[in-house]
Amino acid sequence: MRRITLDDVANLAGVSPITVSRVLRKPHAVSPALRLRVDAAVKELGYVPNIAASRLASARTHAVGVIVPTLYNVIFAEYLFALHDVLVAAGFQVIVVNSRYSEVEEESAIKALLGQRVEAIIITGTHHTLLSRQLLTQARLPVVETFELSPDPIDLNIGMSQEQAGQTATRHLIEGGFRRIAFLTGNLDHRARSRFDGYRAAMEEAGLPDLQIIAEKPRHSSVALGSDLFALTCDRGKAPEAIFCTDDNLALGAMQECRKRGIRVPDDIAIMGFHDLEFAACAAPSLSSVITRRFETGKLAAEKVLAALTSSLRSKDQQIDLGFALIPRESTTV
Amino acid sequence: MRRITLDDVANLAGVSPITVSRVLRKPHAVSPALRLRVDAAVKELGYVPNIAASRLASARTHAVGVIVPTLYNVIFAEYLFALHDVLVAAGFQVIVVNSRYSEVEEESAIKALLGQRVEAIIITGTHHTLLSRQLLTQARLPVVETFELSPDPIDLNIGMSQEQAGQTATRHLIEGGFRRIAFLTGNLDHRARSRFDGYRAAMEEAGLPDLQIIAEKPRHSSVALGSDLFALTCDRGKAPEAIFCTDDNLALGAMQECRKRGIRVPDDIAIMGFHDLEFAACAAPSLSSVITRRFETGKLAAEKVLAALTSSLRSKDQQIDLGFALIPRESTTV
DNA sequence: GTGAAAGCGCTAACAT
DNA sequence: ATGTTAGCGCTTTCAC
Repeated sequence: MRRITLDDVANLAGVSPITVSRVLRKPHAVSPALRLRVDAAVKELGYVPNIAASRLASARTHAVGVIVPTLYNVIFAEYLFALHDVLVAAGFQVIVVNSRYSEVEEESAIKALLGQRVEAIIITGTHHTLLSRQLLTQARLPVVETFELSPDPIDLNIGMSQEQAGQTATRHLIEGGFRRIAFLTGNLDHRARSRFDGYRAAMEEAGLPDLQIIAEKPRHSSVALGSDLFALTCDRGKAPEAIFCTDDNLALGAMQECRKRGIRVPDDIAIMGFHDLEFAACAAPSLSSVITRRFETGKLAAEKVLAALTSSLRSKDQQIDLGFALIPRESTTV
Repeated sequence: MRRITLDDVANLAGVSPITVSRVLRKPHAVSPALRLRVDAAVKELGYVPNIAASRLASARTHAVGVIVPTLYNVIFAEYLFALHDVLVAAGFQVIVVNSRYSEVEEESAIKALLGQRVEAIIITGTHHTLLSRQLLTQARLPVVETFELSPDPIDLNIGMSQEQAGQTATRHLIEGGFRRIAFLTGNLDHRARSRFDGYRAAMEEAGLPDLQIIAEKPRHSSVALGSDLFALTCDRGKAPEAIFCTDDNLALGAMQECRKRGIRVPDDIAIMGFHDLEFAACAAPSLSSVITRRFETGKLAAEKVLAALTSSLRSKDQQIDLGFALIPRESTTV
């Protein structure tokens, strides 16, 4: 049973193939009479256009590639949600590829997307392999790097200073009078590392010791990991007075471990999260955190891509700092 | 600046286009000498094959379509993760489309995927519009419906009885001696509705009253929603002795609201979750829940698709019940 | 092992 | 407003 093609529809409707094509893409360029005949034929045959053929013939794919490290992390799910909304509404397909936090897989992801002839690429982070950068540059298409600020953007760049955010969060704890402040993290991707740098900078400027707690085996951030890491710290001796977690999940895990051990938050220990996930505000005690603007990042990235794709004038090398906001809540209130 | 094509590579390497094509797809069918020349030319020109052309010419897309309601829900992120792993390793592209819990959007999603000429479709749930079913049937490709069991599967079906799971969870509470048991839910998608049916069946068989608490405006399950719904219940008068939440997120929210109000869990109220999200075990008190096998669902669905795509013998109408498991923890222990 | 010819199913460009 | 022609960039025959 052969697949139905445009020609089949044209034959049934008694028109030329191009007319069918027009009815499907720009119905108003066709007279109502023919349009009706064609629509009827399409329906009768259950015709579904072959997108590959359309892409090949028109040299347009109406597809945008998006690379994220993972879908596990809600942050990226929210970001994608916003991206998706804007791009799909504008008639674009969003092709999502995971890099699994690996620069090598990111490289393959870029190749795969270029093979698909996507019209733009939105990529998480600003650190890529040399070849990745080269591929993205040579492809001559709009590229948006997100979630971080690059000293040397490939093209567009929408993000925030992860380092400043880390520093701000740490300073908040220092100002709270805490001195033994630990930094908790699982997977140290480039963004977590920047926050860590910010933490260290803040500690150093206050003349305080660096108390890092980094999962030995990189594990993706989770509540369970937070519990584990915190338990480990406690068992290792002198507990910190405060902890700054790279992620609210870790913070929640640490909080639960505290409860188990009868350690009071914030009386015995202050806990600071990151990203302001939706449960942070309603945790008990409520969790201090740092708001990051994932939705806006996704929305803006998508809009910039659309703008670049629509108008021919490329407003190159734009960098947008979306900032962040510290939200002090009960978990760090003395 | 024209895009590099296979012909360009062939010219540079001094071979025919078909040889380049072979080097890329079945390198062992080409002599080492030519292979090296071609590889060099590919690298020198930075050639990236046009997948649309390849798909059109070969009538194979090596793409599998997956429809999920949303990416917000970790359940689907985990499921996709497993799916992805299997399919990508086998050389397939995974095209993910969201239906946003709408049967109408699901229909468009199916059309979009068929337009892409995906070789199989893996779809969440067993309830679809009439046209959706028709499209899926007529397309004559492997279809896997997941997460539920269908009385009349389109093709393959891998899932579990949501209703039995709901009934089992409710019985567990009833056996704990609770009588005023409420059912908490936000968005009532088909699976949540089935769990609800199970809840009602259990309550009815025990001769107990139905105490449902359903969000007025459908909202996706979240910790905040759990807090809100539970607060609402408390303010409305006589509090239930136990609650069964469609989702661990709701359960966690309810638990936090309890803490805020000084209601002890499980002494004053028992709380039962669903899905056994990763924080359930480490919550304080630990949260009773029902394990659902998202990873296995994804993995198996992908494997079945591969099998159907590889061997020509279609093992039609298979249905696999992956079951579920009740995990009693502190939150329901009297 | 390598190549020549033909065509996949559409659309752009140019008629009419 | 509609049709004709040519071709997008690959791969599938089928020769050699």
